[in-house]
Amino acid sequence: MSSTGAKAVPDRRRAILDAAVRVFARQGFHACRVSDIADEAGVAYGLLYHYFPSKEEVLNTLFLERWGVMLQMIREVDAEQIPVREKLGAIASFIIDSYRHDPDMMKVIIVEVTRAANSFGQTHLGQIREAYRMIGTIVTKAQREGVFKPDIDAEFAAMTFYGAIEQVLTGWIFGLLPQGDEAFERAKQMVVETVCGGLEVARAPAA
Amino acid sequence: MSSTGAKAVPDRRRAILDAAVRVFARQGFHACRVSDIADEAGVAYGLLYHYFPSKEEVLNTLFLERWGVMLQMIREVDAEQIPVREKLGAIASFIIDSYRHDPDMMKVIIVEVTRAANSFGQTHLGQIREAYRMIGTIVTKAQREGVFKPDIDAEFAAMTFYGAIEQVLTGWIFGLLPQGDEAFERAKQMVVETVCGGLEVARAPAA
Amino acid sequence: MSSTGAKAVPDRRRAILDAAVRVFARQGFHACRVSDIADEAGVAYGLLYHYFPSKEEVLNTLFLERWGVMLQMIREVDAEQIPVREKLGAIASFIIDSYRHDPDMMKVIIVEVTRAANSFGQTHLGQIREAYRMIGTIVTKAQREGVFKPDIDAEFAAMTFYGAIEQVLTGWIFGLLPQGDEAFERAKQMVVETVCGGLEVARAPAA
Amino acid sequence: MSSTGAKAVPDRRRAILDAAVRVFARQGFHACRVSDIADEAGVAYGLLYHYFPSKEEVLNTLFLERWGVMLQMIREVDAEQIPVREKLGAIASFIIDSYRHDPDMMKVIIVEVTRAANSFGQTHLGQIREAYRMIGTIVTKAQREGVFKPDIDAEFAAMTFYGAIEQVLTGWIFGLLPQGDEAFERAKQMVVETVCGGLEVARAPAA
DNA sequence: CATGAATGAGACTTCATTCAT
DNA sequence: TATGAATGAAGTCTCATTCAT
Repeated sequence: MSSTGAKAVPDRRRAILDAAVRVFARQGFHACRVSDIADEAGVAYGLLYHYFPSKEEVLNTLFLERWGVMLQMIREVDAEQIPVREKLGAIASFIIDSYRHDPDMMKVIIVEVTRAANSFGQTHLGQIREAYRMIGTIVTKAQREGVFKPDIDAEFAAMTFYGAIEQVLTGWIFGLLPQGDEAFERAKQMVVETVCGGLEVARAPAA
Repeated sequence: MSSTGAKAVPDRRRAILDAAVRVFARQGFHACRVSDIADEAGVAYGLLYHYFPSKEEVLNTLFLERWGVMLQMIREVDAEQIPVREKLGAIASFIIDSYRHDPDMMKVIIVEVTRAANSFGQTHLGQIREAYRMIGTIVTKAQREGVFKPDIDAEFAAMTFYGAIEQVLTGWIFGLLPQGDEAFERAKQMVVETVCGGLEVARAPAA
Repeated sequence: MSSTGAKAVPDRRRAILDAAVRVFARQGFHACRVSDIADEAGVAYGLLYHYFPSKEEVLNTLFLERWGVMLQMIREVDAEQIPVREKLGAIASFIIDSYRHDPDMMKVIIVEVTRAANSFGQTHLGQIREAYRMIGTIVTKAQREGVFKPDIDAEFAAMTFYGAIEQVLTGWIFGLLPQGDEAFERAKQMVVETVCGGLEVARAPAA
Repeated sequence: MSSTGAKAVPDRRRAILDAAVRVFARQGFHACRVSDIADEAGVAYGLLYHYFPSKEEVLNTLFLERWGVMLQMIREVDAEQIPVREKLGAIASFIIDSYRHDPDMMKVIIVEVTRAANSFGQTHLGQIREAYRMIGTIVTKAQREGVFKPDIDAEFAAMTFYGAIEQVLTGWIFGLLPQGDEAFERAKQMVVETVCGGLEVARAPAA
């Protein structure tokens, strides 16, 4: 019966999006052909144009879909009444878990969008900026509470924090850093510890 | 007279490389045409093929030229007998000054190479890895000396440090962070302070 | 009730034909899509293929439907016992009234068929030629009767007459000539007066 | 020596234009491929894009080149101090001789431009209108001089005259009217005689 | 009847690269 | 050296038509 809730008809649009993630991750947006995506999805390439106006829009759709979830997550984290370490930890965890769950998707988002200053990065600059802005807000609050040093610009700290995470993901993407469940968990802790506590051993505060 | 030592003949090869930097920075490697580079250099596009076997090789040349200087710089810094903060500070200064001196070149290197996991990033993975490795060595030494915490993986710390810098440059490239001489100097200090000292206010070490 | 004689069910085939006229007129046969016609008709585009084997056949149907009426009209006019001026006047009136009543249809017939020498004009050459032939017959009769000059080829005169009318319609289609009830009536008179009486003021016949 | 005046290098741009005329005439603009034109010209299809930005621009170039000559001719004819019959005769002669000399070119201009209300006809409406306008001016002058009847709108008469000629050309293009040197000469006379003197035998003017 | 998802032939256009001059 | 005409592989996108539902 169709009332079971399971879709009787295959969702080709979803299949195309999922295939696009794999193909973009493997070959890159520019190096792949529309027919590569279609082949990966097991459909005729014309069908892609039934659901999307262009190859670009496939990537835009993927990005917005995923980035929206992250923005929502940051928004919720920011609203919680928890220490700043936990907030930044939650963000790092979300991003790293996103990579663990779907490394191809994160690779595509980072490589093809957030770091592509001349193409999709420009297209989605507003969305990207929003993430930085919200992290900056978290830092600012921590500075007001006296938990974070006031002499480091909040927006700068936000870029540093987010940049550190993205670079770790880049390390995994390039195969330069070890991966695995343990590595992912350690990474969550280390990135927060580094940015919050610093690499240096704790010293007595200036008297 | 040409005997003054100055080159009387224009260095077309150099002109092409310099033009390529500007064009790659403005349009991106994929979006620009060989003729765009030639136009910018004021030469016929066929001439590019006298000096380089392909468009790709122009970018490869630019990257290797510049990246080699940075590797040499890190190598020298690492060899010096100075505190780790100064070493990392010297690296951060070099990169940021490189951006100050030639933002187009740094944009090209970052956007088209070090973050392009599916194209030139793969081509130059060895060179890129070498930079991370050397920074990791600096961290490892600091850990052996008891200056840096031993419980954060050195290679991880290296990625974090370099990632923070690159993200700040990305912020400038995207126009998300303020630029200017003062901003550049502050950035040098802040990135080192953040990664070494942490964002948190200093606390007394665990007794 | 459906027993009233009026069709209770909508005539989809007719709706598609009527929509096609509007769409062909607006966008041209080549520039429009089958789905444009379907949208205009308010049906799914697949339905078009229930009633017509192809997009081309929709235009063929429209043309033959309308052109057949015109041929029949010319045939009847020719059979009447009236002066040649009245015959040509009746033909001009019919064509101009056709335009007045349904300018889109006439635009499609003229632009897409009677003047499309490389596509539908070839397909329907026989039908088109038949119209010229019948007009030519009318001219020939008038020449035999001594009303029309014998030294102008009848088939040539037929082309001239029909061409003049079609050009006037083209003027309306292009927006180059004023339209309106008065303009249409004047056009009927002027085209007949021009072709029959000439543009020159009447002179005494050569003695 | 290259000083003989003969071009040593083949003019590929011209070859492409000439080939395009033949291909457009044979297959129609829409039905032909860019590669058909290139094949006809004996060049690689990429070369077409070296000289023209698009297939459309090839047709635009052909039209403007030829139509400009015609406008210039009409302009000169209009300026002469000769009877209106001679003026219209000169115009008819020019157009018919153009067809005799290069029937493909005239076919393209008529079929693809001056009668293509939904495509190139719109693009070049201004140019087309200019021709009608100048002919209309000639008619107006003849009316002022008392040679042409004042009760037929000049712009209307212009459309009729030009339409008659174009229809005769269309007859040749469709193969509906006989061609040949004699036919062309007769056509020149007949079209002027028809439009100026009318098809009817001359009668005494109304007393 | 009616729908619109699915197909894929086909066309335009781009542009890196070659090479005759 | 220097030029830019010439080449053609390659890729995106369109859209008429089919057909399962």
